[in-house]
Amino acid sequence: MKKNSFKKHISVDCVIFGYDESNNKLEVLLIEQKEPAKKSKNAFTAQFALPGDLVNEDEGLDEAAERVLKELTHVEGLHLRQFYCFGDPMRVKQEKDREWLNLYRSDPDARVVTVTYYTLVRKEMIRPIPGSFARNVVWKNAKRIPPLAFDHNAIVKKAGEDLRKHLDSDLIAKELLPQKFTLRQLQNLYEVILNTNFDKRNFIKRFKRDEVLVELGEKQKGLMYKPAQLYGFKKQDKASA
Amino acid sequence: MKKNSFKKHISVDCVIFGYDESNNKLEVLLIEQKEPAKKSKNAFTAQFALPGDLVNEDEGLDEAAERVLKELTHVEGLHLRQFYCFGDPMRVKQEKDREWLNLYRSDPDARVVTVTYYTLVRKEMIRPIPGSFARNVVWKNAKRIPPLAFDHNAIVKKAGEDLRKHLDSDLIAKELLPQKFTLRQLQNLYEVILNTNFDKRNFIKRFKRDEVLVELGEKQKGLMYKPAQLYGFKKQDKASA
DNA sequence: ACAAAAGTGTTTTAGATACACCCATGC
DNA sequence: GCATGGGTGTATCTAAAACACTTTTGT
Repeated sequence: MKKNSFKKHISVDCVIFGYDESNNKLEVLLIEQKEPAKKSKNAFTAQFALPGDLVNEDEGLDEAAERVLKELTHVEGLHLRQFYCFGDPMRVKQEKDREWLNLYRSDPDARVVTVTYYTLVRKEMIRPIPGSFARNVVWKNAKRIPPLAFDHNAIVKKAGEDLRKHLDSDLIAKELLPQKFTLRQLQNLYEVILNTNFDKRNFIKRFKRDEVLVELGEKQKGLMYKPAQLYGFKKQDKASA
Repeated sequence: MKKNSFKKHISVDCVIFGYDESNNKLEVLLIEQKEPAKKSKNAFTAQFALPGDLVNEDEGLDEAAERVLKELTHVEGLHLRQFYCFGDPMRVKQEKDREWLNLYRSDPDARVVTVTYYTLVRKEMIRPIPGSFARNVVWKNAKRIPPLAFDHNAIVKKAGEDLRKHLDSDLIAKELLPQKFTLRQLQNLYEVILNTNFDKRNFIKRFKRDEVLVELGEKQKGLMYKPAQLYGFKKQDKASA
């Protein structure tokens, strides 16, 4: 009875939403699967996939997700949110995924259940570096995700739904704006995530009422139009309902 | 490389909320662990635990949860909702759980990640039957859960939070009322789950506005006070946002 | 006639939405 | 002085909350 048969069966996958402020796009970080060093008989057709990895025997799930994130982005301390566990017995048995499994898994036939997380980052804060499985790292518009390996399209879809559902309550926006930001920046962010447009007067009322913003008394500089007031988030204590 | 090393590592656990209409209590179904047939040296101290089981090699997660539920309650077709995956490497390594693991697990030291589900049933609809691991099956008030095996207390807690969060949107209440019910029954249900009191006029307005109820034109009979109108839920189509 | 729970409407408050003009800056 | 986005207030609508009395039945 092999002790660490564990390691073959549980993985984590991370849906990393990157906010590109300059053109107000929400993107998802994908890796492009690496082809084998020596070419095999069958042409290896690289697919895009979510960053993820098998969970180590002595490693917590959250911990594993953080590790994957850190290896890829060299960013730590981001709020990762577990949102679902995908465990269809067939999820790693599709023909399209055979080759990659044969190349990179010690037991390519093993059933794998994956626990999924999402997080949000400012795109320009990270310079992702392809890890061992990845040839390349790419950002793709969250609205136009290409076909992915395994069941990763379903994972991305569910991550988006969960993100939209929890955006307000989690105040995730903090992670996605610079320390000092304008109201317009805040609004742009919400608009792209929720895929709507708000009236700016109404939009701001919420934040004013909830008293989560602090006016910093500084203004933007060097613009060719009227500079905006800069705001920050109030520090808030942990206490909650 | 043993093929079905899978089976040791993933389990499902079910938090089955039972609604006891007669005294308006919300309870949780627990099993009492079975002691070994022949007494071992160390006294076996039975604990309460959530119903759950290892997931079979060829079995989906939802499917496994349904199996557990069915074996225990002989009820099928209930809406089970996956709400979290618990995977702390130490979650099955506590001393208190050693004995039971030794008795019932082929590999008692294996790390196990558990995928958790909750569901709601009318208590009187089911007559739970202890399965192979269980000596007994008991209902415990959801507000006063005794110490449980493994990390099951944390699981129950999270299930409750998730239930309260999703009660409205999922219209879970359907499962918990008889086909024909009074407005008071509906309100009692919501009150016990959300642990609040509503004004009955305001409470009803929501349902009237959303048009989810149908007045059946029948009344209760044989009461010693004014009989109430009976209602049913409108059938609703799958279409949604 | 009494006990018990059903049934019913209006007022107030708060949050959400709709809407349009002037302002500060760099060029 | 013009182009660009910043900044601001009011009116309306809708949802939520507060609140009390009359009705129907069995005994």
